[in-house]
This record gives sequence, C-alpha cells and structure tokens, in this order.
Amino acid sequence: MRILLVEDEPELASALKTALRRYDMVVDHAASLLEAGDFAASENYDAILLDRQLPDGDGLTLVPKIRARGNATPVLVLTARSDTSDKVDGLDMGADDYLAKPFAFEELLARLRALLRRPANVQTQVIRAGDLSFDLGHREVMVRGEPLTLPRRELLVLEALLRRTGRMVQRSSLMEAVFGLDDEIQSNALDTHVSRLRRKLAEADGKVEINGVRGVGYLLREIS
Amino acid sequence: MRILLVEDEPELASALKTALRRYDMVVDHAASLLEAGDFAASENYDAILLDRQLPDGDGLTLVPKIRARGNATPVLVLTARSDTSDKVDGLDMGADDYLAKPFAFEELLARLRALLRRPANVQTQVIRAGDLSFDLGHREVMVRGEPLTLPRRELLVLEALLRRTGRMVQRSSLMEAVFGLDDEIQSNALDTHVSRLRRKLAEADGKVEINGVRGVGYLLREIS
DNA sequence: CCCTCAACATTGCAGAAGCATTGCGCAATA
DNA sequence: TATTGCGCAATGCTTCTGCAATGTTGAGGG
Repeated sequence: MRILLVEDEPELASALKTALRRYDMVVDHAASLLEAGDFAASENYDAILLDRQLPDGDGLTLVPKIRARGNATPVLVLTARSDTSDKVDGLDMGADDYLAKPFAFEELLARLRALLRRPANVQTQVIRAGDLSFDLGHREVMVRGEPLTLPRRELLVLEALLRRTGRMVQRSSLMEAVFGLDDEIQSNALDTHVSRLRRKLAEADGKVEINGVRGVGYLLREIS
Repeated sequence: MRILLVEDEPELASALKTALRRYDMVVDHAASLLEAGDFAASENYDAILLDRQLPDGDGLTLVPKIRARGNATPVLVLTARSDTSDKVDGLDMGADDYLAKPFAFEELLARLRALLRRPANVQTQVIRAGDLSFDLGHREVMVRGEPLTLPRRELLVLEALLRRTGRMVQRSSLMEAVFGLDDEIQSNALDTHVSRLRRKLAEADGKVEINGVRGVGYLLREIS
C-alpha cells in the first residue's frame, strides 16, 4: 500500500512515516502543497493523508485539483481545527474522511484502513474473442480462466488483430504495431511471430484463427 | 473489559482503579515497568493505560517490548509533559494514543473507549491462495496454521501479487507497490526480492508459485 | 490445365536481452 | 553491538527473436 503523506511539520511527519511503515505501508512525504501536487500527479497512491495547514496554502485546495485530473485516490484530511464547519468543507471539496488533531494513531489507522478497503482495482479495457480475453491494461491474456503467457512481440500481434477482430489488418499497419519505428526489420520476422502465435492459439483456444490474405495482411476470426 | 493500569503514584492509581471499576472494567495494577512487563506477558488485556514516569524507567519502553512479542493491545500513554515531542515519541514507539496530565477523567474514558472500539471495527481482510493466508490488517502470513514471517519488502511483493492471484501484475506496478520515491532503485532489487520470496514459498507452502513473464511482470498462481 | 513465380508458412539456429540466483557490504533495527 | 534486511553487482541460465533456409500455397499466364 502506497501512501502520500502531506504534512509540513517535520517531527510529526517523520513519526507518522515510521508508524505507518510499521504497518508495511510505503510512504512518500510532501512538505508543501506544491510538492504534493507534483507527487500526486506523477505517482499512483492508494491513499493521501493531507494536512490542511501548509506553508503555501490550505491543503484542502489540493483535492479539487487532483479530482479534476480524474484522480480518485481516497483522501483523509488532518486538521487542527475541529469544528464541524471544517468537516463540511472537507467533504464538499471531495475529501473522503476527516480527522481532527490531536488524534490517536489507532484511529488514523482505522480510518485509513477503511479507505483502503474499498477496491482500488482499476478496471482496464478487456477485449474478447472466442474463449480468450485480452486485458489491455495488464497485458494479460486469459483462455477460459487460465492465463496464457505470451512473449512481448506475439502479444503485440495479438493485440493489433484483436482490436479489429473479423476485419482486415494491413500488413504495414501490423508492422508498425509490433515493431515501432526503432526496429529496422528486414526479414519475415512478422510472419514468424504470426506463425508462432497461431500454434499457441490453436493449442490453447481453438475457437479463433488467424487468416492470412495474400498481398494485404491478416485478420483474426472466430470459428463457428 | 480488562485493563492493565501502569502507574507508580499510589493515590492516582487507586483513584483510577476505582473510577474505571465503576464502568465495569476489570483493572490490574502494575506499579513498575518490570511488573507491567510480567502482567502484559501473562494476561490478555483489552487495553493498557501506561504512565511514562516509572521508578525503573520510561514507561514507553514497554511498548516495543510487547509489540515484539506480537501483542497488539492498544496502549494509551499518560504523561506529565505535554509538548508535542512526547506525542511523536509515542508514535515512534508504537503507542496508540496519548493523554497529558492532568486530565479530566471524562477524557480518559472517551479515549479509552475509542481504543476499545477497535476490535469491532477491524474486520481484517484475509486473502488466501494455496495453503497460505495473508491477513492484510495484522500483516500476518500463515501457512497451514504456522506463521511465516517475511521481511517488509518481500511481504509487500507477496501482498501485491496476492491481491491479483492468478492474474498478471505488471513490473512497474509491482515497483510502485514495493518502493517509494525515496528509494532510488537502480538495480534488480525487485528480482532479488521475488527470488527470495519464491524460495520461502516453495519451502513453506509448495502450492503456490510465482511465474515471471518476460517483458511484462509476474503472476502468482496456485498449482494443482 | 499446368507451370511459374511470388507471397506466405514453418522450423532450426545463434545472438541478445531479460530474468534468476547468490554473495557481499552497508545500513537500519533491536 | 549483534542481527537482520536490503540494495547492488556478477554470474549463469532461460527465453525471446530476428534471420535465413526450406516447404507450401495460390494466382495468373502460357
């Protein structure tokens, strides 16, 4: 579990960091709004612990900013003030929970766990054909629930074909998808990969096949 | 509710004891660090009320000692000093909450209740695969009833893989789960941890294995 | 109708890239 | 300070992958 801790007071920050580490959390520490914004933008966190009082402004203003970028990371706000209007502010701005200082670490941990419990499993796009499914985000192919591990190049061939299941994919377009611009391929490497992929698909699935069309390219087809 | 009260000052101790009794709490009283250690080791308490100033040392030193034995009993620290560094110390040592003397008994009771509320709250999530189970909340791995203790980094690897048992976890995503920003990793450290974890899993369980997929990442699967 | 040639298919191979494992020294931890 | 964890680098190994050699297919022309 990866946590972004935004807290300017060095001692508290370091204490929290060690305490969280004891629960096997990976903690990045930002001491200012600016820093926090950068971190949140460039890394993926499972939760953000956010102090309101920061040298360069109210921590709460960070929340709408990252939400606007489509970042749904749960945010737990820490604040010294404890009146209820604060709490309302926080929730209005898109924070997920709120904790008044001074707090018991036990409580912080409990609330943090509650936030982390909700599945952070990002849904990624999955393409299906025959009995196989390709999870584009996780680069994973499954056949009837069993993982089918393929080498990188074959994976790329399969992806390009699957994206246009049942339709032609031009040879040139496949080349580009499989070998970027970097690789200068001057052989039948593509044919090779297609061939190897064919064999594996036949063994594992049997419900899809790759047809070659002379002079044009390839297409992947479900067999009925 | 069973409470261990660690307090050397006789008057305060006895007053607290009586007061807590009124709320149906069973209170054991230890007047020194030594005594407290014995009590904590031999009995199961729902919470520990711990004074820092004890005749034979700083009460706080008790906390890491009992934690090392795997005892997670919530600890509420009482102290005469009220500056924040105290609180920070407490966090570092693994205490759960902190109360400055003099305090209102009402507040003590409120904080104590907050700590005691925990067991109900913590419905810790357990992931299973093969013969092993991972208690996410208690950071505990068990194999056929036997605890398996793993170093932090290996535990993080295992957790990340276990959260997606049977499915692919990209290398980059594993890196994020295991290393923070501070750790500038420029070696095969991840591979190292995976390797060590593999060996331990093979020895202890034998029913799960970690497959590496070149160019993509790793996946943990149960073997039948 | 068959021959020819070009395009595609398949397979073995060798170089390379990526991964696995292990020992070591430093650092954090107890 | 004794111990454990950790990152790092060296080493060996597996797998990938581009290539070429050889086999196969199919379309068009004779």
